[in-house]
Amino acid sequence: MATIYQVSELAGVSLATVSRVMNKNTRVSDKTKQKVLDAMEQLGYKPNSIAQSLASNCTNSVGILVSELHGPFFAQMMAGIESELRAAGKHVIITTGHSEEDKEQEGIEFLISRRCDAIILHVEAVSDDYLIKLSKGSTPVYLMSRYVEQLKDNCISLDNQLGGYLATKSILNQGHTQIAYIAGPQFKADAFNRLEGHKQALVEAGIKLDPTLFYIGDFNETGGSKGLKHFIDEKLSFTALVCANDEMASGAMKYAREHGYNLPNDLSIVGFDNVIFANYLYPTLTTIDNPVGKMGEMAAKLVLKDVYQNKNLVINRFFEPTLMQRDSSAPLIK
Amino acid sequence: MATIYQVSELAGVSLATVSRVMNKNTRVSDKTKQKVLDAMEQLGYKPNSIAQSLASNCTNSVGILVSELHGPFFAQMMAGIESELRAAGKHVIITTGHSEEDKEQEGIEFLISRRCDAIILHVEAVSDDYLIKLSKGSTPVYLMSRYVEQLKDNCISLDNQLGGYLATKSILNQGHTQIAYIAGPQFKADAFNRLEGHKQALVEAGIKLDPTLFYIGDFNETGGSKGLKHFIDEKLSFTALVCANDEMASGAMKYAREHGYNLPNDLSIVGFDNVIFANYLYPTLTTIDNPVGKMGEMAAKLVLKDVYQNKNLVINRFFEPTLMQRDSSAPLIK
DNA sequence: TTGTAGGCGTTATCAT
DNA sequence: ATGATAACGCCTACAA
Repeated sequence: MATIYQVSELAGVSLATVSRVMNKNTRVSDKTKQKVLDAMEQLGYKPNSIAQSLASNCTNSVGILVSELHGPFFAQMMAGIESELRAAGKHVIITTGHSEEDKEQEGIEFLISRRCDAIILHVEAVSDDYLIKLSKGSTPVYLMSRYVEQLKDNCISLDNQLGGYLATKSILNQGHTQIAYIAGPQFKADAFNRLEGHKQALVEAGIKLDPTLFYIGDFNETGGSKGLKHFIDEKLSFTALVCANDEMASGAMKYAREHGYNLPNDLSIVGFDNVIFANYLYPTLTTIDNPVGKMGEMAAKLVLKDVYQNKNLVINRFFEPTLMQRDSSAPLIK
Repeated sequence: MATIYQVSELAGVSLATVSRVMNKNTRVSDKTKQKVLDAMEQLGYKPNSIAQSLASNCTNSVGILVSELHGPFFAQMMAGIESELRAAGKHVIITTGHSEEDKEQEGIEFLISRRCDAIILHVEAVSDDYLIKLSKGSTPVYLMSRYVEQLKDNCISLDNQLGGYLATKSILNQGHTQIAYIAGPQFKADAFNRLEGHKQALVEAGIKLDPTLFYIGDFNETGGSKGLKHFIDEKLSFTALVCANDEMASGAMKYAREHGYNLPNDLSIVGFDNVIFANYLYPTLTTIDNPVGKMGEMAAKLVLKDVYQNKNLVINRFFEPTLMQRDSSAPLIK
């Protein structure tokens, strides 16, 4: 691998001059510039980004921590972040936290030790205090789908309460009044706020939240099937089921069908997130669109603006979910 | 950020000694070792991995190029690679190629310029010759789901032909003889070999490949729906449909259902890959399990063994797919 | 076992 | 506009 020094020799200029033509900021005479360019070409010179990083104290890399690499939700998010960053010549270092506190912390330290210029986190287990302390360090921290008041300028978040509200509201609008709800783990802010929205819609409609028609799932498919099983086993009466995410909705749909339910006539089901497979389900799943891809792009833009001085980028830190009415929910048949 | 120099000062030893306690290979007396450890602790010292990389000419990072970040197929693969590598203290730099030749090449150069210790590629558009030339460079290259004879030691691949064979064979075993096939883009080796397997099964059963019951799709959902539409519009007679991947199978299932087909009685459908949502479809999709996650882990192990001298790892470069018989295919009803 | 010193390939600050 | 030269933080012969 050719070095900058060899280029300078072949071009008959100093090493500093070569560096200058690479970092286009300072002026170099056209003649010498051409000599340098030719020399680079001839040697097939590629700058060593590691050395550049060490000297400039800038790695051009941003760390990303997600809960899981598989899973449609994170995939969309990463795709958004990567494409935006890549276009700006930055690269991403991706690691996982598995929604466990120690693994999340370990992942974060890992990214920091790698000297990322910034880190974008989708963390669930770690505490607000930890994040606040973390953000006082020298590596800028950005949060996806998590809102921490003291860090609000660095948060890209979704109005989960609005989403929860829209989901239940859509069911209420279809005439349902006996509505079961399968929530996500309540330590996750997303899950908590979605439930808040559910409650809000019920209150607004003058309906009491029936504590028996409430189940806390695990955000996985099994959570949905177990939840529905629970409601059925208890012989409860309900015509609609709202789930705090699509995976659980899918599990519930499957369980319902296996137990002779005709969907959506016997039971209306609504999910949340609009992950890719929501549209593959049968019937296609009515859900709340969570624009994670767009949010990922925005997080990347925010980093580009804050950390890489890309001034004229317009930032929107707050996204609103929308209802995707499909076939898994339908007006109540009396 | 504390440097190794500050640690050495506080510990009252030389800088080299500090370096030694970090790189546990050379012996240091317990007493001085403890002094150093204490000093590190006190200063909250974290080695600068960039400087380490420059000095040691090892970045502890491996580059990964996939076609897409979203998409269940790649997600599984990356999850496998990342978990294995992460456990060994290496990290992954991920980028995308979008199945386009220039983007794939650009991605590869990008990873190399980052001085990755190795790169793991899932490329589709780039030529074998390019890969062969690439592998002569200083960065070790590993290929996922692509077999290039000259690079065979660095390939982790699936027996796609066997998979294609198993898919069609399963349908034949169920008594079907009029079998439509929706292939993937034939420039992709996976797609080509799956088709070969299909042909092989037909030949073995003494059935001629009916060229009218053949359609080339795009590996996306629309490819499946378009393919089935084509067969139906042409008023062709067939009782089973084999698709070269699950996305297309899903599209075909959807189209079939929308057009009054009762699945699987009116039409048996088989996919390929066993991506996550295959089990979410209705009816659940009979498909060929493609162990991408395991293959990702294996690719990581191969890198660990070759590049990072992790001697005692057992490598298996060749994976065999298996049939996942589910509900979308059933014995032919006469 | 420990210390000294040169080198890794750049960037950046001085001069000139 | 260009050229020396000192960082950047660490590794690693080579010496002691």
